[in-house]
Amino acid sequence: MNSEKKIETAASAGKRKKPITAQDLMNAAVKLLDSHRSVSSLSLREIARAAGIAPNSFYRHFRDVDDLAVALIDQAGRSLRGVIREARQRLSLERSAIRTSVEAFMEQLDAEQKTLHILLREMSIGSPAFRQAVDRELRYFEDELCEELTRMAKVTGHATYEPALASKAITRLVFTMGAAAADLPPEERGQIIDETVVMIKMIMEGAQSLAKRSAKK
Amino acid sequence: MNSEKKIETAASAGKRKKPITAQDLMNAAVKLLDSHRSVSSLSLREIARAAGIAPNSFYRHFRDVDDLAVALIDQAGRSLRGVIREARQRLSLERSAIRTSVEAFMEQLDAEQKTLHILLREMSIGSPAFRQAVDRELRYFEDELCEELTRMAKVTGHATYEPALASKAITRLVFTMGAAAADLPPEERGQIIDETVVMIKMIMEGAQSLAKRSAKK
DNA sequence: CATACGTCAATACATTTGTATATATAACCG
DNA sequence: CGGTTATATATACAAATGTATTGACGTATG
Repeated sequence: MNSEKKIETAASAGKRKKPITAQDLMNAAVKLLDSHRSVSSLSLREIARAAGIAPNSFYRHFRDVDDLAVALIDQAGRSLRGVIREARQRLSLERSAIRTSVEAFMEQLDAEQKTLHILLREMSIGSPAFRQAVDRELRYFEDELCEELTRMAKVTGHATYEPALASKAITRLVFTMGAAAADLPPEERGQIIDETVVMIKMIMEGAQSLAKRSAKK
Repeated sequence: MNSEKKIETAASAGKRKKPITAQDLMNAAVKLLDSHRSVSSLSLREIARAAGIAPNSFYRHFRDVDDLAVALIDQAGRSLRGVIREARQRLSLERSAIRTSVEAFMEQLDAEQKTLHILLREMSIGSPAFRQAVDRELRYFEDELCEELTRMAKVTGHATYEPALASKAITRLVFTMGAAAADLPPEERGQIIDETVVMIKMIMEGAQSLAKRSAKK
């Protein structure tokens, strides 16, 4: 009548000295994610197993798997904002602003691999808290971009039609393309970058053109 | 020692006359999807329960839950192509082509509700077969749009810079915005439509402007 | 030193899951 | 009629899951 005999002895053997941190658990969870699994499809036990702790110890760090997921999103968001800031600095130094920014984004996608993938892939799925967290990060991105656009307008004299909307369009596009690039062999990512750059140029060119037109009228 | 006593007696009682169709199962699955559940998170038993059949009967119709999911995507795609065709007809009659098309898209989103949501939400998740199916539908959309763009170019004289890329940008944007609209109260969708329309105009304006510029050079 | 606390493992249990096996019933065809 | 085939069911079981309970062990605090 009893189940669960004596299996499930943790990653045992190795005498655990250091207490496991929440970050350890998050890393373990990330390692379990391949291109066709969502965070919320991971089971508590699975994550605990990967982290080498007993299932119940999970509760010491997170209330839920969803709770952990939100923490992951926050982390991804922080890394993302780092990308933006870096891209921004390059922006003021070099001329080909768009390309270098997109490249920075995709590079980070490569480096921080999974963490950022999560944000990209799970934008649309998961618990409300989850989605909310992603949305927050997206808006950060948009706002910074918008600010940058209006700043550039003053410098170059090219006004932008509806900077907030243009920013939103660009942001969504970059993220969508990023998500597409995320599960593509690295050698094909160059093309995605090229495409994205052209798309952004279209939007900016269009926004500036519309600005002139509506100013003339 | 036995488990599973006598529960799980189907939706029993009602004497089943008609055999259950694959479509019935698909509908049952769709009914189970709310805004924060992915198709692949549904269990076989759950779907069977909702359809009122025994768990094993599921196998008569689909090999997998994923198999069913692909069927759902196909269905959503077919409905989507209907939207495009309809939008296309309006396109030749009215002037505000973009707006009416976007409205048609969002309308269909409202009508066929869940089915289309699935396609929108699960673009990025699920088994490879799943994703492939979505990609196929997306490409249909892109191709038709691209065709339409070049056709319009000849009529209006406004050439488009890289019609394929512009189509891709517009498609991704419409889908992304559609996904955002999908889990929003209906009264806020009008704004999403407005935003999407402006975004598309930016892209088209930009693509045309770039076309002129590269022609001049 | 004692005692409380934070961190973890072990055991247990009720549920749920996917699927194997066997069976019943209707329809169809010779 | 008898036999085959498609459809659906019931029963069963091993595996996995979330969580409750209990206690071990170290560290810090009184």
